[in-house]
Amino acid sequence: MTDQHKHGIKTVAIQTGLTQLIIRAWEKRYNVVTPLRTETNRRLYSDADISRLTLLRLATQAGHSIGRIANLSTEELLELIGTGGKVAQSAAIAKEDGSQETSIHFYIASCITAVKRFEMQALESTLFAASAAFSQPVFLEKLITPLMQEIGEQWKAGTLRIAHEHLAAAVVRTLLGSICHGSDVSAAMPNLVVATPRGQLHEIGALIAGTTAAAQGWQVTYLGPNLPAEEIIGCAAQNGAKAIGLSIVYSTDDPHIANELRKIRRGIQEDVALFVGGAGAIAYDAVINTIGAMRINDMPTFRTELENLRAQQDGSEA
Amino acid sequence: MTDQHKHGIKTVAIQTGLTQLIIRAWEKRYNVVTPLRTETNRRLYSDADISRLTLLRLATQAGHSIGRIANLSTEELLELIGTGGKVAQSAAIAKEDGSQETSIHFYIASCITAVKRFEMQALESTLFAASAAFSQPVFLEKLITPLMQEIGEQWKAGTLRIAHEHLAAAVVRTLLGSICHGSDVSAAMPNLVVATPRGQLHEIGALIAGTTAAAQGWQVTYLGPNLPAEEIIGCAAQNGAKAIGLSIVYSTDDPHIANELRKIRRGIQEDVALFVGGAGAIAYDAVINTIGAMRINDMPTFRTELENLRAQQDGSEA
DNA sequence: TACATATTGTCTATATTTTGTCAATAAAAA
DNA sequence: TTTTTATTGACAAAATATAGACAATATGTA
Repeated sequence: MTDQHKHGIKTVAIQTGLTQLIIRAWEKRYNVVTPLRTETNRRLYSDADISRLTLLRLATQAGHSIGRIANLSTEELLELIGTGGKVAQSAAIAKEDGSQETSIHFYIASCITAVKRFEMQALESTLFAASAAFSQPVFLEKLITPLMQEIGEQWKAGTLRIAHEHLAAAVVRTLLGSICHGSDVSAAMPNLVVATPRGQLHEIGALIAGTTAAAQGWQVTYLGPNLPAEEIIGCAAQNGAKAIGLSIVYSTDDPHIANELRKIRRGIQEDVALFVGGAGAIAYDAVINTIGAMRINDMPTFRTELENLRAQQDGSEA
Repeated sequence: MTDQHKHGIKTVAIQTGLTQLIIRAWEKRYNVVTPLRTETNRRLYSDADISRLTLLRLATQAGHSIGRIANLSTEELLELIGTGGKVAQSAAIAKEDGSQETSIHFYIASCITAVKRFEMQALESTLFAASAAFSQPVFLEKLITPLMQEIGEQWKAGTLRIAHEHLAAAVVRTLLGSICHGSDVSAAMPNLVVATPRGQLHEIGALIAGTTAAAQGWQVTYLGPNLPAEEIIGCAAQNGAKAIGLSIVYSTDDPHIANELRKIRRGIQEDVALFVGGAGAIAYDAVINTIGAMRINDMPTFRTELENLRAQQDGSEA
């Protein structure tokens, strides 16, 4: 069954997600693997070689330079990446153009595979690698958002279960929380309160908003999901918040939500901006317009609005 | 065990939240860390370096200038951050009785203060410092648990609002998620599925359980809060889980919960253990006993049970 | 207060190392 | 023949290291 050495370099390249060029370069320079050769000098890789090369790819994409990790043992590599022995052995990577797009699709596919198998740590390491590989906006908007959307759709389609979605949300939740370093306290940064209205239990959107704002220098007060209007108002008041960000995912036209939005707008100062975003926000467009809040369609818009708001405040203070 | 020095500056920058520029500047000017070098002069940081740099970031962001704190020991940094600058008090008093008790009390007090003021960063820093200062069981059971309890009580008493509780939960959530990395890689570890039954939205207890189990070598599949019975069953089945951990906080004797518990027990294999913990679990004692689940009163018990279960499995396999 | 000094994050410029990629050539396989 | 692989050498982009400088604060002193 297991003819120990049997894979040609083409197969290995596809399975590991590396190019033949890279595989050969790594072998020549760092001896990362030592494949057998046929009588005619063709490389023959073992399964172990493939998994080792995959680990090396994950590690390098996580920010480790190949030269430093090339001679680590497989166990050390596993520890470095943090996977519990299971590797996101995802399908082929069609790296024909080598563009960011393709690469992102590969990451998303890897993540979905890990989610399907309930492999938390594989998901975690893949996402961590991606977060190191891309800029924060790209990571959030081109990877995390589509990933969660895809999972949601596969759930509706019956391909994935709620449990899968929960697992993914938990991992993403942790990652977003930990890459969201705030800035100096001393610096007089404007404050943004982020939450999800009562009844809205999904917090990933809110976290993305919070992370984005924090990256722009805002001081973010993150209150998480499912918060009543009075609480949001109270927090914003005590904090002297300059803006409030709400994320709505479910598009049920729950009248409660509309009421909550109205209540919030009434409860806060005139000059406090109120942003409402998320896939479900569009259902409340009427209310949002009426009360003078602003619906956020995409993250670039959100960033621009935040920027404007801060510039405006800086101006009025100077 | 772990190769002490292995992180490149890029990784360190990501993990500490500092820029490479700052890391190098701090090293050149104040020798905050002294990383090893490769033959070609590249810096190699240890885990201790990363944690020290993170502490320094937290301290500087809290208003301390780097020049003054650069040569503090890690312990001094911990106290500086953890207790909001009341170094003398805390140190003195803690030294008096020599126990952790007093020190922990200070940490909790600092946390509560931060929560009251909606100061996320202060809370985050304090908790991070505490997590570095104490062992994981102590941190979880003597600090996190009492802290969340205290917040809950102050909420009932009207001293704190829901928003405060949510903020604290969000910060704790992130921290617990990020310290919950699995440890041993090579060993084939039993799997524990952790979740919160449908209707239970508080996940901190579940996270504590998951973190504890992970520290004991279990491979934890964390599904988060509010999960229907069928989903938990399905995940456990697909995973070949050896145990399921549920956390119940609300003590409303919701009949749904009892049904969910029964459904789960019926749905999983005979030899899969079912643990039910949390402050609200006691209300369902009758059901738990009937179906042959085990109610967990405290974390030591939980640890012991996990240990037994694993020993038992190892025995049966050998 | 006003001035001088020190601190500190950030930037520039330059050198070196690292690493992915490519071109040319040859050999083997299809 | 055409395609794939191997080898070598080279190149360019990216990452890192170092030194110096600058501007905005912070601090101390007259």
